[in-house]
Amino acid sequence: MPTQTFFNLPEEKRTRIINAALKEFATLCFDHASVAHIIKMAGIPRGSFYQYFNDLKDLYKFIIDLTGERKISYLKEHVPQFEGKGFDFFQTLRDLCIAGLRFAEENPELLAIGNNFLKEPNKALKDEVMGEQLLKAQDIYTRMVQKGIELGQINPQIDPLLAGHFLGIWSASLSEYYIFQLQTIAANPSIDEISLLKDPQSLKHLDQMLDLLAHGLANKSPLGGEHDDDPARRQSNPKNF
Amino acid sequence: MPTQTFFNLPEEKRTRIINAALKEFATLCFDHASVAHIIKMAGIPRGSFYQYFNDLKDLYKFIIDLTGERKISYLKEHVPQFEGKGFDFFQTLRDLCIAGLRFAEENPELLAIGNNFLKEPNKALKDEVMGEQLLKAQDIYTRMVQKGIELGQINPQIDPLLAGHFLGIWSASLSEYYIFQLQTIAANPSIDEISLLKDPQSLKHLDQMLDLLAHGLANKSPLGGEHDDDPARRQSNPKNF
Amino acid sequence: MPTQTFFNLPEEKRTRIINAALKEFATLCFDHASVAHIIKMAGIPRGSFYQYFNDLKDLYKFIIDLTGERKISYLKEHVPQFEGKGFDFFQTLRDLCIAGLRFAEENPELLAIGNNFLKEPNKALKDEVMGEQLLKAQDIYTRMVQKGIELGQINPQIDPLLAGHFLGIWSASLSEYYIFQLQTIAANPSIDEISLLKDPQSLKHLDQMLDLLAHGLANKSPLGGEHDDDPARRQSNPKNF
Amino acid sequence: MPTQTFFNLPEEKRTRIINAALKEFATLCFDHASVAHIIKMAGIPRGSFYQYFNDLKDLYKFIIDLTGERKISYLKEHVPQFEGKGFDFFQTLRDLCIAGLRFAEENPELLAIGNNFLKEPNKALKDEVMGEQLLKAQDIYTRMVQKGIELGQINPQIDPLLAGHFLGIWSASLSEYYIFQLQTIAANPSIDEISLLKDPQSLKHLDQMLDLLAHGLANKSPLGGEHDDDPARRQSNPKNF
DNA sequence: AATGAATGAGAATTCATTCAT
DNA sequence: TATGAATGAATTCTCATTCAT
Repeated sequence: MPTQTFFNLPEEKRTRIINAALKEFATLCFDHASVAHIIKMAGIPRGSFYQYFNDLKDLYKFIIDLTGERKISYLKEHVPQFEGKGFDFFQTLRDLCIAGLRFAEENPELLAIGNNFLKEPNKALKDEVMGEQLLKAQDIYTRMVQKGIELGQINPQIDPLLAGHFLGIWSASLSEYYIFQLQTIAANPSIDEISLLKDPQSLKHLDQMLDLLAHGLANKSPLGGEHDDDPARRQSNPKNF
Repeated sequence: MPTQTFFNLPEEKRTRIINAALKEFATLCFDHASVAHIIKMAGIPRGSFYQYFNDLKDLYKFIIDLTGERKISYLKEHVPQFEGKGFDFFQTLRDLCIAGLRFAEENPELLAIGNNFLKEPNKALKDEVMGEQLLKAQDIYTRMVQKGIELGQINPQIDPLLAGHFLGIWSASLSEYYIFQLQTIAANPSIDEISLLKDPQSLKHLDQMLDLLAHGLANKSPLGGEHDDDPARRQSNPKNF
Repeated sequence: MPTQTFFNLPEEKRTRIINAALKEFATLCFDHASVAHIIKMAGIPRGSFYQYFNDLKDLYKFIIDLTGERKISYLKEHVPQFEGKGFDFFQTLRDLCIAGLRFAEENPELLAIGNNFLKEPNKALKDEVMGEQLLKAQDIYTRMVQKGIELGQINPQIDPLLAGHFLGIWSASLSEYYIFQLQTIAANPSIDEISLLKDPQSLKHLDQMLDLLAHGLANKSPLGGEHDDDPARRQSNPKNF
Repeated sequence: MPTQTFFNLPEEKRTRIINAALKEFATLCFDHASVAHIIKMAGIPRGSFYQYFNDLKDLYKFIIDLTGERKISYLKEHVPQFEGKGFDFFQTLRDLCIAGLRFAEENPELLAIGNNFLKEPNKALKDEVMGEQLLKAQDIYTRMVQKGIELGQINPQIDPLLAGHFLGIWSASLSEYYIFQLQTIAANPSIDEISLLKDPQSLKHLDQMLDLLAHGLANKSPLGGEHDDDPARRQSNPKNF
């Protein structure tokens, strides 16, 4: 945690430091972030940095927490049925995705930071930072699936844990797609400030992904003849091993 | 590319260097790999390194290519219908996963390298290295989906590009899950040399993931009343926008 | 010297600062002691420190003086014949040693501080601090020797100054031995609170050292044939020069 | 240990580095020595230092070993009876002292380094460095005392370990006394290059110290009435406890 | 071609002391 | 007088790359 000194700072200065850190961690992963950059951007002396934070990791943890909190509170605000009644699994998921997308558009740096964090190769660091975050995305998905099953919206044969895992992958894939789009837009000066949310293509992509999630890849049309994917039967084919 | 000098080296020495590099990049991501480590492991003088490679990136690209080639040729060898006739999408995908898993078990270093590469945060580097790989996993998946649609095995409504993208991440995540299992096993001395392939639990997990992929999450039972997830209708709820 | 501000401080606060300083200098030598530690332990703000003391050296000198004074007054209290009549050199020395030992046991921090000071490598600092101590141990020894000679207890041939020097070394050796014992005890949790004073081994060691001091190393038994150590004669051996 | 690279260096450069280090460690204790100083004195780049030594401690250990070796070999050369026959305890001790003194005069830096090392407050460091030195001064003294007892030159009642410990401190103190003299001379430009060894006053001081060591302080003359210092009897006086 | 020493910019971190409130 | 934030010089150590032999 930052020191009390940091929290005693005048708002303007504290904001300057936080913004510098956000920029740094959005651009570079933890191991490439540098104190030198940050103090330069924030316009504070070297010594001050260490009066505010034990080290770079201290600041990093603070920033990751901040990022998580901001996203959670954004989602809670924009997806009210998230924890309430009248829950509809796919509608909620769609709302979550759209809110997430909007959040990403409004806070591209936070998105980038979250993404860098997910890719963080240093497991120890990741765990240390994660350990202090109470709620992980996957857990939320698992709980959503359970609720969906209870309400008869999700196939009750499905293991909620497994489905939570699957959903985690699914949404990571989604956000990677949007990051890519955003970067393409950002890199292209001719497109200026076009919101992905106003782009029907984006929503179409989202709905296709939702459809994929709901009904799978397999063709149900009787004409094609649905594939038999009973796992037990598959194992009977030994020629591949 | 490595210099001609490198390829002129006696096989034994070249292998020593390659193995050292494999070990280094399996352990550390590109930015943490160090020339110092590699030359020490390979037992070659510092100057020689720069006579074989322009710099570390040069070697990295070479190693990534090598890794990709080895995996591709492994898959081609072990999943014959991959490019042949009698194609069955889900069977092929399952075979690919299992072959990938076996490859990972047999070449844990190559797996780790591939995984580190996927997580590489330096986009410029990633693109540069990627650019030189002719065939990306995602492209293969896209083509598989196209074939599946042609043969009536995959829902023709689905955009092959979108599905290919999703499958790429889905399978990477799957292999990450197995790496984690492998590491857990490796860390536990009481379990010795048990192959994941012989563990029915592992295959069950794989088959469940394939099932989700094929049929989705939604409950089809008429009792529960299938959720109406027509995308067009969803958009009718304006309160979130 | 500390500022008047310091002496005006409420007793409780002044004590807190002194105790923090005692702890710091008992643990670390002057060059490793840090203002940061001390203000943290004492719970005073950084700025206050510099309002009480010019710098760390100022505090250090104060603490060293304090240490010396406390020891002197302890000895005066517990070794009454120290300055009085009925003086017996060896008995007094023994009493001094035992009182010193007891003082050390009762004030391990002061002992450690004194010891750190003796080892202080910065000569300039040492002299500066020493210069302000009125009475050095060696002077006391010299005066004791003079008295011993007057009373026929010490060999009158001996130069009191030289003997004082010798006694200084002798007692340093003794105290080093006891510090070592104390540290051994402190490091060994199974021995708890056993006083060195109650350990007959310790007293035996002291008495052997006193014997060494009184009679020297040389063997007086006629059988061994006492060594001729007349200095004048030694110089006649030129081969070493 | 320094790296092979260091030993491969041209003699001239290696000597420059060693001399710079000798100067540094003679002037400052380990914790105040600085790589910056040393590389400046030696005229080598920062990076080179770390190609020769792991860190400052590595160099320090090397220098301490060097110092010890040089002194030991000097003493072996100049005090032949040190390990040979015809051993005479006090004569040998005197020769050792004089040789040590001469060594100190010829190598004031080595003397200062040894002295700084003896005062080193960091016990862990001291042990680590010491651990690699085979023969400690104190052990030598203990063995000398044992020999002296065997040959009837030393009072057999004396515990050799105790006496060895005492002799270690005694001789260190002696050399410290002479360092002080040397420094006084060095600081006084009017006295130029007068060897302490040619100063009869110095030898007189040494011989007096040896005399005290051999015969103790006590007055043996029957007139004075020798003090009764039987330890058992001393304890009968309870008033001090 | 092989070798391995030379280089110096750049990273993090510490700390005594000053100064504005 | 009390306070605690500001400061920046000084420290160690790393490492990719070059260059002379």
